Amino acid sequence: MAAPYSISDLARELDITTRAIRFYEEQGMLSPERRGQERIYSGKDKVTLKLILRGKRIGFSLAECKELIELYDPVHGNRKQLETFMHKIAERRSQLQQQLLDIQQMQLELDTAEERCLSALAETDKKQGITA
Amino acid sequence: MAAPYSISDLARELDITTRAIRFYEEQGMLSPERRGQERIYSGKDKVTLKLILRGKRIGFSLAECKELIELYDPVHGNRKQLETFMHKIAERRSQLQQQLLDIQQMQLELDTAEERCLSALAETDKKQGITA
DNA sequence: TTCCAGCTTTACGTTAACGTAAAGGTAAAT
DNA sequence: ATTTACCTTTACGTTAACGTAAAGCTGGAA
Repeated sequence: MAAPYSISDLARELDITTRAIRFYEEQGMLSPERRGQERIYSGKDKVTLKLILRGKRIGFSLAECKELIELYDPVHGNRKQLETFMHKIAERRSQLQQQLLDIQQMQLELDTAEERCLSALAETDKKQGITA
Repeated sequence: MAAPYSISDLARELDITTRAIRFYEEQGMLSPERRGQERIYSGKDKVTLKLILRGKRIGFSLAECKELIELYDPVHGNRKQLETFMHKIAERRSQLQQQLLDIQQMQLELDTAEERCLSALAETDKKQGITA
């Protein structure tokens, strides 16, 4: 279940490009084994990639994703880092809350805009005849 | 209440730079009056700016914000555009939902990571003596 | 008059996160 | 032997949304 993967295996499975995967390695977030020149990825590497992708979905930069990954490494898990990151997560949460409010507000306005628009179109159809 | 504003009035009030405001104008999202060379902004311009900022908060690009603004202009309000944009909003909503799930998951994991970390630190303190 | 604050235009610089060639090595299949 | 399918490195290109200087007009205060 932790079978080795080629770079394109992972690219396919996680729906990203091989370029992206190599880029994450350049950024020091991955260091896969090598067989000659080829990169060989382990199950752990795959987990790391998933962490990166989830971090991105949440809106973290790659640099922040890197910090996040280091939190999973016991060697780097010190109090300051944990506190710092918990703080970042809290920020994201409140930002998400604001986004939800914004979207709800926008939907209200779009609903009324839709009404105005549709009734105006209906008026137009009436005057010009539906066949036009 | 729709008193005219200078560019730095608006910049101060909305907490953005004058450069940003001019940039939005370059992108065709604003066209303030002029008194000689100076830009004079109306209350409507201010509303437009607020729409831009809200769109950005939600995660729309400036191009999308522009479409959004045009929806408020009756001239451009046709069915296709409305449908298209309602679709984009729906996409954002589901993306937000995913982000919420991601954040919740991440918090669970961070909670356990925090526990591991804190107990490890406690162990270290015990062995080395608190004064070290 | 000189100075200053605030406005203007023009235009090159910046950052993140890859995209996209270019040029070539390797191994299995035909 | 040559094609095909992956893999590699190196390195310049791209996009969005402004930042940041440079150089200059303009109206009122000292």
